Amino acid sequence: MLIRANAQSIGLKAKLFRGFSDPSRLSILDALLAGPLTVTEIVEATGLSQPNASNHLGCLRDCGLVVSAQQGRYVTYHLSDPRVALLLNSADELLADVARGVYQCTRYDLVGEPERP
Amino acid sequence: MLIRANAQSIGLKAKLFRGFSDPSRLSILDALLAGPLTVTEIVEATGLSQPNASNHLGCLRDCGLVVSAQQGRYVTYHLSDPRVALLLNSADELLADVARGVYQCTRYDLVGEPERP
DNA sequence: TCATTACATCACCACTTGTTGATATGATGA
DNA sequence: TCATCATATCAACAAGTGGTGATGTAATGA
Repeated sequence: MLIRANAQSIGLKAKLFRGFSDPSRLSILDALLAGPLTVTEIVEATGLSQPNASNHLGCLRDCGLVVSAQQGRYVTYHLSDPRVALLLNSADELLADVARGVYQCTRYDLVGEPERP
Repeated sequence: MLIRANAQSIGLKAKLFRGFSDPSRLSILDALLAGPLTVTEIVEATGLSQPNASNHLGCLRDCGLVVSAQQGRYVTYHLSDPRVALLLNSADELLADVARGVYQCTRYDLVGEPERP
């Protein structure tokens, strides 16, 4: 790829957005909007399996979106920066206008879908 | 999954962010920040192959992030909403602070990487 | 009509990624 | 020390996803 602009910056940004691009991770971030939670609380809040939640938390932590802190045998996670919440809100606002388009985005959801007229 | 909050909303948001989560698509959006471009111009600007660019453009269009307009035998694409650019800027600002963390996010990039001390 | 240009689609491959179940690690308390 | 709880890691699998080359389609102009 011969990407025009700053390739490193673009790669970083893609990686950042990838942290937001999975429903399980978004549900974790959503749960953390209210405040810090332990892994068990996150598992209960999201319905994810414990290893799965732990895996996604590791990803979010590695990407700098959340921060972990060990307290006894508990590990609590919280958002690393208020702008993580702001970015989620910005997405909500954008969605308010393009929701119809995104809702119709069947590119990766349906197979054999008939062509649009 | 027993996702706590509005599952549909979370799914939509994940789909929206997925549009931003690939370097090729980000480079296309980055090129479109300056204004509308034809597919050929996008191919030249990004270095992507023509079918690949067309595929990503189709994804971006289906997701409502860009809009296409046919003009003769050319098809020009432009950002669907100024907030797409704003969201990209918000990500840049967030990256300014968490860049170090994202830079170290080797979870999906390296295999057999030794553990951090 | 025919060649050419611009773009989209298809078939296929390789790699990435999310999920699960099993298991390891590590802290706490009896 | 031993049992238990909280969390992380591992192996393995299935599905999603990006990439390429070949081909189709539609518009333009000679």
